[in-house]
Amino acid sequence: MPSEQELIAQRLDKRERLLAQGDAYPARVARTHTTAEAVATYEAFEVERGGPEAAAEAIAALAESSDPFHRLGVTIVGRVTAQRVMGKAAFLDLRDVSGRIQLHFRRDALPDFGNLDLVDLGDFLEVSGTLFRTRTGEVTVSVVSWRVITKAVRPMPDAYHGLTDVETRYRQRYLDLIANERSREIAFQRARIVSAVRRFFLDREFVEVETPVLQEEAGGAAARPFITHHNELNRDLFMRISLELHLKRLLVGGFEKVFEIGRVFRNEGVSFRHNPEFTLLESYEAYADYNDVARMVEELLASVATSVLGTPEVQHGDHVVSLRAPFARITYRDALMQHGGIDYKDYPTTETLAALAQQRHVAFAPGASWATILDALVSEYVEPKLIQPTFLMDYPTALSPLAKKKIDDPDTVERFELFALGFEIANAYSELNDPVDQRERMEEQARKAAAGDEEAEMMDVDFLTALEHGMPPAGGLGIGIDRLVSLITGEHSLREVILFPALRERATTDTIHEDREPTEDGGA
RNA sequence: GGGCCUGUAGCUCAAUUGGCAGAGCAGUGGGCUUUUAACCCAUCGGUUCAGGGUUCGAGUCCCUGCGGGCCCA
Repeated sequence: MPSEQELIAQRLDKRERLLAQGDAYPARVARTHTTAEAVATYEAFEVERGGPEAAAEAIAALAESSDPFHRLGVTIVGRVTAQRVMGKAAFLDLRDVSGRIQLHFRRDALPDFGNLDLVDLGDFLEVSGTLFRTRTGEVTVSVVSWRVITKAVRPMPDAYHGLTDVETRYRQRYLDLIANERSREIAFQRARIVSAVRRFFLDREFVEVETPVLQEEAGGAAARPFITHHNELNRDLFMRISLELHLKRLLVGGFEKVFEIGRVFRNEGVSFRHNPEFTLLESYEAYADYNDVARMVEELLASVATSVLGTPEVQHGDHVVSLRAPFARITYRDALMQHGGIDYKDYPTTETLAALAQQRHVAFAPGASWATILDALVSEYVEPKLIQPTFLMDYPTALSPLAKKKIDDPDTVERFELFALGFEIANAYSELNDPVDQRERMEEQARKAAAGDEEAEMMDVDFLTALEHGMPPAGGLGIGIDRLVSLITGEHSLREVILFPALRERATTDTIHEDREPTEDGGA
């Protein structure tokens, strides 16, 4: 009978029996210690008493007095992750966010010992008791009183084998987090990385802002947007694909250092290296150029990795990636010459470049622009070679409609991308602030869009108006936070560093709708 | 978009050339007062992803679809 439905029915029955005795879902608990604090408390007591044996003797000697263990008394809460029951005694493992502690229940000390029958793996308990160390050396709570504070009615994944089914790990991430230590680590590391990035910018007196997700034009990057609809305005809006154009408006408005960490949305493929929504950091600093930005990025990555990992070196399979400054720098053109033997200036037209790509068997979409084909060549020959962090400097103007041209070479812009492990990590420019040049380049993008290029950038007239009011020279930066987390944690797949990655639709997980109980409508 | 792999109990995994769908954990009942992957005895549990086909007989072979993974673009 223990099909999944039967396992659930058994637990629902236990829930009812607990509710008949009181509450199985109290709103308040009285935690005094996390599990880690409780263990530390006992270890400190041992040090104070001169060792584990002396501590145990002290406890034994005091056992008859009225309030023997006030210093060792704890109330802890957490989830039951293991049960070892032996008739008249039981050991349970309780886990909270700080760690794990063992509980010892004794029938002769607990009138409600029998209620342990109603406890399953996955339930949450509140227990009060005193700390001691078992014969086998584990700090343990000798339970004086306890209660269920949440009854779980579905079975947990296997406590020992964990949860390995990748699909379940992604679709029901909470189970992955319960079962797999590594998944918890990654999630917390990600949080530390984002905090460290934010602190880095705040320490440098950047101002953090929030700009619109819903936009009339989705600009600032070459990507297909999601389209949504505003009913009241009766018009379609775009989900943002970058943060760039609004942050630059703030430079026009007088901000000098500004940044945003925000979700952007790109209507593209779903894979281990692409998620349709991802977290982007962008920063803009007036009176800085892309060389200043490059130096800042070196400091940023080294300091974030060091604060999270304790070292700027990250193990990735066979590679050790060193995020110690300075990073290698090579120009885009030199890199393609060095790794592909191609000087793109020898192929100035779409036709000649397309012929070359075909001859080299480098695929590109039919009707692709010169810039797109060039990018395909760089993706093929250069990017996979860039394992250690490397700045690829000075991009072709045609690829970079928002970057400032080099003064002595209008075909090239002051732009770099940072690569590591063959991944693009960062993208930065000396920002284009000449409104006439910017308008011409946007018009060029508009022509490509009209010709069918779905990734051409949209014309943003309001942004151009802002630029015409004057934007100071500035260095701008974009960093894909998910890829940065992937780089620093050593995880290859973005799906490991995104808690809830996008997946194809699947039949929804059924919830419990038994007519065994009338539903009670809770007001919000 | 292409290639390869994959889907079996709540979880982790078996199942010989096509021959009665199994084990461990979890659950249930019993025993056990310092265990820790607790242990011992007993026991329950299956739309083998879905649909079709071949066959006396399909988890296994074939086709289609769905989900997932890896590699390539």
